[in-house]
Amino acid sequence: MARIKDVAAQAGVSVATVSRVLNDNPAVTEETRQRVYAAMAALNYVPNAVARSLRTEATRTLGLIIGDILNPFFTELARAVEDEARAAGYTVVIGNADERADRQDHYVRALLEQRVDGLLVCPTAEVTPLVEEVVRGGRPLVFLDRVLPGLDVPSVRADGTEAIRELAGHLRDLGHRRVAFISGPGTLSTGRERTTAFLAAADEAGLAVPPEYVRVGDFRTGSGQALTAALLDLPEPPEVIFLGDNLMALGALDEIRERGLRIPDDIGIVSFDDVPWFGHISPPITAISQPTAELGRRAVRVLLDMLAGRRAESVVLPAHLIVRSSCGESGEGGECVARGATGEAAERGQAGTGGRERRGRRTAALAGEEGKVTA
Amino acid sequence: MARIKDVAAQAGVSVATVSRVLNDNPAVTEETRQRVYAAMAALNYVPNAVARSLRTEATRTLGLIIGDILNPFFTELARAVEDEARAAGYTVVIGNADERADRQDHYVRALLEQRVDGLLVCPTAEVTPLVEEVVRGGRPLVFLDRVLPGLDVPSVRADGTEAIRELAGHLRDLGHRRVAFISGPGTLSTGRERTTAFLAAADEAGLAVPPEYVRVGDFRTGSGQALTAALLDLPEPPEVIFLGDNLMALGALDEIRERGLRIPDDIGIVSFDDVPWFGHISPPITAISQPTAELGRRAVRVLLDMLAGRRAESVVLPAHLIVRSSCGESGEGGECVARGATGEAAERGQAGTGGRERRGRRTAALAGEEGKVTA
DNA sequence: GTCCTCCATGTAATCGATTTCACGAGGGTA
DNA sequence: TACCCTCGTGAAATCGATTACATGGAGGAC
Repeated sequence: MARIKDVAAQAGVSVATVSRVLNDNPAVTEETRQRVYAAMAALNYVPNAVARSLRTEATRTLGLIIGDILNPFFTELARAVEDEARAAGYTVVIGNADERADRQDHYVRALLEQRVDGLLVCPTAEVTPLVEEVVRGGRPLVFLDRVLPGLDVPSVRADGTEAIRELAGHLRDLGHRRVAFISGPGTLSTGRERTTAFLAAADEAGLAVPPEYVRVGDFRTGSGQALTAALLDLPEPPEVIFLGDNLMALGALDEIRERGLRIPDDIGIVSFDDVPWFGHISPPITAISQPTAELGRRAVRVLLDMLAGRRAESVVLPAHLIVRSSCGESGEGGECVARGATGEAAERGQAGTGGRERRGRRTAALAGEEGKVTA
Repeated sequence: MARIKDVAAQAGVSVATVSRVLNDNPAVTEETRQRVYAAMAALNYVPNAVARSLRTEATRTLGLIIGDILNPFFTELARAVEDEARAAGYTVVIGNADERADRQDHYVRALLEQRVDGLLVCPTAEVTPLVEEVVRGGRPLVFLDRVLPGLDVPSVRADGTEAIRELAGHLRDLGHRRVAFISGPGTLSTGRERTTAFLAAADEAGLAVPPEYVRVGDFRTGSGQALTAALLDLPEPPEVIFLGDNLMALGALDEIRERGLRIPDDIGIVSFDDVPWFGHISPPITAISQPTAELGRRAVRVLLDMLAGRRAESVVLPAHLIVRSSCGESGEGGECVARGATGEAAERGQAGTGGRERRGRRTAALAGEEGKVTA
């Protein structure tokens, strides 16, 4: 493979001049520049980023560690991160932690060895020694989606509190009184928050939530199915089950289908986390949608701020209730689509889902102040 | 950040010795080794992979360029590639071409600059000059899922011919006579192959396929919906629509739901590409499943073969028909599950889908000879 | 004509590892 | 005692770029 030295020889200049051409240094005459370009083309020269990085101490690469690459939420997040980073001239290396602390650490270490310029991490439950060391070492780091307690690290995440409150009101307005919640692990910040928010919202809306209506899952399909089964087997089963994430909702659908129950007539379903196909099936699933792509983009910007030595501020964006038909909503009518085709669905590059989605009042109103900044 | 020189000073040895410890060179006494380890721990030393790569001319990194990161097929592929590569001590850098030739080239170039040891590419339609140059330059390259004509590059892909033939027989046995196909772009090898296979299989099964029953989509949701609409509007609409990939199936579901039609009573649906949720909705969608994870693993092994200087052979794996209930199949009974819980579904880390899936006879028989090797 | 300035270009040090070769201590053999 | 091997370790070259500093020629001011 041709090196800068070969290009220099071919063009009859020094390596310094070739380097200047590579870096768009204006102190090169147009004529020399052209000669160098010609030499590069003739030799199929591809600059060696490894050598450049060694010298410049910068790789123009960001590391992203996600929870589970098979979860569509993280996929969408990764895509947005990649888009935003590429626009800024950065490459992204993705690590899939598979929700395991040891895998997470494996990637943190590998990415540090590769000398990525900064790290975006969706942390697993634990504060591992390696992560602590990264923080202590002052390396640019941003938490995404989830946060770890006790560490002074900027974070970018969604807050579902308001959307969950709205959901509780929505269910009450539909006449439901018995609503159950299958939450995520208490070890994840997202799991804890959603549970707290649900209990408060249910209380406020006057919904009864006996202890047996709150179950703890693990954000995976199997627990969604098993816990749904347990709820359906109760002497007084709930009218609606609220699943703490999209994978557990998958499991719930499975259990409901296997029992031959109909949605929403026999049992209502809501999912935290909206995924593309929720709007395409029959009936479409009512869900709380996180501004996933925006989270990814914001996280990159926060990290780039840190890299530029600017002050990095944590970001919290509101989640939104997307009303569809899985809780007994009437098919049509009602106040329609606040941001319709320009909203999340369009962001995902899909055709609209037929205009039947409604965003509730509260969140629609909030849309204007999306992205309030916190300390 | 501590360098090898600092570790050497701290341990009272030379940099050469530290390097030997890093590389598990046996010519170091146990006592020295321990001193070096202690020094590394004291300084929080993280070896600099950039410097190492410059010297060794190897990055232990593979590049993977996928068609569309929002398509679950590619997500699963990426995951499998990553798993297999990590097991072999390699890191994977993923590039999302978004089905655009310019994006593909952007990543090919970026990955070459990063000096990845090898490339796995799911090529877009065109043979770009850059790709040609990579081939001519003899850099390790493997095509995955799709192939480009006229280039002598090993490939790893699935062949749906047999599964499509089986599907045609299955539909005929269910009493269907009018089956339509929405294919992928003729510019992609996967699009062409599926169309050819469908026409041959329909003919063999005695299904009538008038020209207006074959439509050309673009592997995206919108075209699936629009072309489904066109088929449903025909004077004599088909009884079953076979979608060429999972995203177009999403669009078809959308159109069917909007029209208030029922599956399978009003219209039957089959999808090429099985995705996790097809088995979890009502009714579960009959689909042709590719051995996605195995494709990814095989591709890595072929690439590693090339890196090791071994002869690299292309691999073709058969796709399988997964019979569910979206074409009017009777709910239960029939010969059941050939590989059930140990098959693809389990591979994806999901709970089984209730044991209602059936694999047809032909593919079940083929399972034994999966992975025949071609030149 | 001399001197100074400016500017395009070249020379060489540098980044942090790996690796070749040399060296010296210790032990075995003659 | 002299010689040779073995073995652990160190000194220094090297990978391919960037960049501070040096250089030399053209052109303007006096």
